[in-house]
Amino acid sequence: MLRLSKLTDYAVVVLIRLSDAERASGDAVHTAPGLAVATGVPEPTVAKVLKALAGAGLVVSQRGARGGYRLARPVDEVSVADVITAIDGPIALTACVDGGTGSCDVESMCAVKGRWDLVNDAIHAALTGISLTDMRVASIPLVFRVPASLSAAE
Amino acid sequence: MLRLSKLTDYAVVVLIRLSDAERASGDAVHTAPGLAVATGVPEPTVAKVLKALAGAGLVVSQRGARGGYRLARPVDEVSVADVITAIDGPIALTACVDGGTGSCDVESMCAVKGRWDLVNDAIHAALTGISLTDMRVASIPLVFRVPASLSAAE
DNA sequence: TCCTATCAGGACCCCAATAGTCCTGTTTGA
DNA sequence: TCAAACAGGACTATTGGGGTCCTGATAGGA
Repeated sequence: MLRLSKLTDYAVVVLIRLSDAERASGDAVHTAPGLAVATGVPEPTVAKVLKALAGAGLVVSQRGARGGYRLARPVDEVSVADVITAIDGPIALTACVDGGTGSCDVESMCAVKGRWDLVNDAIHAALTGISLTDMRVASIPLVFRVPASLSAAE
Repeated sequence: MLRLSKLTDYAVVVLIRLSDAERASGDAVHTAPGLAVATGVPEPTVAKVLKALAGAGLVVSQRGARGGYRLARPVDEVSVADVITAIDGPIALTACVDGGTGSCDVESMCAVKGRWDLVNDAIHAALTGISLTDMRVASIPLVFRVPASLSAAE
């Protein structure tokens, strides 16, 4: 279904939560267990997400006691495309787009060879244009957010 | 990786091939095995793809001896979004967007609840704007993409 | 009218990628 | 020196997709 991995979803949640926590507490560093509790996502999973985000440079890690994670840059400067790339790797809808030419065994008679990049570029542009700030539902308090009624769209 | 299923890729190939075949032969009905040979995609897989396309109304099936499939409407009126919807179901990046509200167990504290639809709409718009005609590589000679000997086998 | 070849439709199974967990090592502050 | 917290890896279970097979239906021919 053109699925996005759940890890990416979690990553967005964690990043926004991290942003809110920094503003609320003034404390720049927050731990993985703390974020896990705040978001409701299992702690090992949060740790895994944060590791990936740290590797991509979206967050900065501080090791040792009193360590934790902090945002590398404001959330409004982070696009959805950045998060997806950090968690899932480069955005590529089909193996044809990113992979080598040898990966597709029907390549020689593939009528659309080289054209998925058109679709790919369109999606990439769409995702780059949306920042994490856009993803945040600003009017509602973070914790215990009201579910249901919001999902009716489309 | 924001992966598109291979079936969708095959579907685009098959649809374009079907369009070419109809114009070339004048015969409106083409069989699944014939299209499989023409595209290089395994026959059962082509059959599966065609079934899904028929269910979505993109192609029309003709059962019985001398049966087969034909396009329900010209390929330039079919968007990539149509094909993806036919094969993979409704375009929904996350379970939050399409599914029921009960599917997400951290729903109550999900900071981005109801906002993936924004991303979803952007992608849907991008995909709707691309037709199968756009996906076709016009510059490559037909004979190279569709070997004459294979085409005659239908 | 019946038989048979042919093709669509549906069911099924296997594999691979992903999600999630756990363990050990390293680092740093108290 | 101890404890807290991240880093990195391996490991396992599960979901979904890819592919195959079988059954039912249809049309043409005898």
